[in-house]
Amino acid sequence: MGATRRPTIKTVAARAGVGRTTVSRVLNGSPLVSDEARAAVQAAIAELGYVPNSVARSLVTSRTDSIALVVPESESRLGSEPYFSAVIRGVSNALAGTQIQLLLTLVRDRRELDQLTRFLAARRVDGVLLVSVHRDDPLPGLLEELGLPTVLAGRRSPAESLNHVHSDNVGGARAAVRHLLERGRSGIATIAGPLDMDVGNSRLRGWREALRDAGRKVDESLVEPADFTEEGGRSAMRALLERHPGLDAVFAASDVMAAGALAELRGHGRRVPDDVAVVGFDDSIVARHTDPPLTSVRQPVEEIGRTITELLLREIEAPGSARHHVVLPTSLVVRDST
Amino acid sequence: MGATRRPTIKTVAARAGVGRTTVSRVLNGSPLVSDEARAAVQAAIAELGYVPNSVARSLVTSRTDSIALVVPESESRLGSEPYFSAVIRGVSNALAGTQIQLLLTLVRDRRELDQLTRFLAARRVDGVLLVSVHRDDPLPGLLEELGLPTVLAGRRSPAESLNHVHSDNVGGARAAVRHLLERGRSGIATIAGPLDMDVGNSRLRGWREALRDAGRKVDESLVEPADFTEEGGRSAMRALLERHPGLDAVFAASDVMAAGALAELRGHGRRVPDDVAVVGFDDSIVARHTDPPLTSVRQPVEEIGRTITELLLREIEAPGSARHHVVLPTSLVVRDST
DNA sequence: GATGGTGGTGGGAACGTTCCCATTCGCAGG
DNA sequence: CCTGCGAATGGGAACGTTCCCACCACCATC
Repeated sequence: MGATRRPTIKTVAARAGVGRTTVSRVLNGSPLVSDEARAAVQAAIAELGYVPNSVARSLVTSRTDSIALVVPESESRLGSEPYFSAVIRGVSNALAGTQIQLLLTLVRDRRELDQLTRFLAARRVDGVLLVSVHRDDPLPGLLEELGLPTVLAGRRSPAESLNHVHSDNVGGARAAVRHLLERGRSGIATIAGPLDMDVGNSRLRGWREALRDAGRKVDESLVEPADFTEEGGRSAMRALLERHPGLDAVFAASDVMAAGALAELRGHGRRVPDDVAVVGFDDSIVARHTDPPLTSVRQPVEEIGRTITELLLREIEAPGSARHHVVLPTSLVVRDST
Repeated sequence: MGATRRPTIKTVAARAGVGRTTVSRVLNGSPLVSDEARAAVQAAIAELGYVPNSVARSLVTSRTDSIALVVPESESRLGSEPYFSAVIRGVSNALAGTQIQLLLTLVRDRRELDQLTRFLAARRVDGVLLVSVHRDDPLPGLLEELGLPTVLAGRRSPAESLNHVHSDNVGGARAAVRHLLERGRSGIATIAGPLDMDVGNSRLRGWREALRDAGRKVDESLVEPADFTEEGGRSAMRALLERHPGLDAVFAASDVMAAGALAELRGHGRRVPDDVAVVGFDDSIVARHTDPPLTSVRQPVEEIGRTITELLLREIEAPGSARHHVVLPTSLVVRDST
């Protein structure tokens, strides 16, 4: 009882008593088919349980009907950051109506980068979504060279030449710091993100601008960059406390780093928010469960995922149509840490 | 300056002064090629920047070199549960050495299920990883019917017929409850997972067995199932407190539900762990940041991801080789909630 | 009644591989 | 000197589609 081989378009054509081409036309919804022919073909398809071979189709159309979501990140992050899950959800939502499949590629080291390069050069996807880009990331340049439709979540620098989408990091950070100022805080430090990423720089810039707008002097020794991890947030907090024992507020560029800061503050006997107020960024699940719950800047991560996907689909449909740059709004969610 | 079309195997053959087949042999590492021919081909490949067209290859080999990770889950979960991220990381790790690509498919509703069904029937992947299976999930049966290599993370029931991997849910739950008993607690309730999932049932069974082993009477009104969400954990806790105002311990089948329970307990003025001790399951990032930090059952989620992938690759290589069933160990991480 | 457009149709070629088979060459063995 | 064999090679066919083009029948138009 060997499994009979899958029916092809020829089998269907024979069964329906029409030519190969007519079957193809029915499959692709061409209007140039008589009603009888269409009915016969559809009946044959149903009887045979025919499913088109998309590989064969790809070969001739040179479309793969799939896109890649590339996450060039040391493995530590995908775990700790709800960010990626939310992006994935947004992407998947945007793809739901289409026939397009999502490939997920984690790039952790040089070897995986080379492998991805070959993969992209072979055009095994129609387009690429790139998430969490670093300033000197080789991938965006490569994609530009290959001429593969690409959209970034984030950007290499404010002068980004590729299509990209990001949230209003500067505005969000400003709102956070303004909120701390309104609460009467005067010694406001910041745990910045990695400075080789635009997110890191932009949120830091927001901190600076808010202070400047309020007529405060900007003391650069109140800045301590970290790597978006909890442990990084902890040691940044430690360094800040050493330099400025009298600080009374911290703006952390991510919730996870803020959580690390909270732990460190507790270790030093500082009460939050009484002695030190803390604001995070992301408004992730972590923010709701820290002790005390974190005031945080909400960014619409899922919407970022949806938007980059929509832009990419448009770019695939009409390549080189236009450079798109979308900025999504943030909002401040106030909880008990301020 | 129109982009010159990609070189094919024919171009390479001409350039190297050999036949198509010889190039193919070099590409596939056949030993039946002379050293000179091989060198000439490799030179030509390098000069032309030739990259094999994997779609054409797929057409003839009928292998796609990709597998799908299917997450049949209402969208609320992928976000809140670090579980999925960890699985993905494990899968990606196991795939790192291979040429195999990972497709991520979220199945949220009937329409997406139909779409996936067609996709799988078209054999657009070589195998499928299925995560978070419900008892009456149609997908496992479909996959069995299609004869597509499949491995489950979790199982439909203890009698699962497909290859599957899961952690020792019963043992983990037993350890949690035993720990509560050792702490001198006597009114131990449980917020169970969904009872249409084996994880839910197994963890509940562990709760029952631990009580029985200790010679306690098992009071079924101390059981309240929920849906693995925070809000679900909250209302389950509320129901339990109503029925048993005197309970002094809760075992929740997930950290997220435990976090909901903590919030509800706080609302009722109960102190944790003084009045009520709480244990979670997963040892996710959430457990470390709740107030107080959660005692939790750790399960090796990343390893689950790695293992299901390894099994799947083996199954693809040698179909029907054997039914595999792997159980991975859990361990208890004690923090301040007990 | 020739002309020409138009809706419907089907066969051939092409997409870029791999696999099967036939062919060539050199060399050992009788 | 013929035979046989294995290593190296290349051409044809096949994989299952889509697209181009040719064709036919029909009807409207001049």
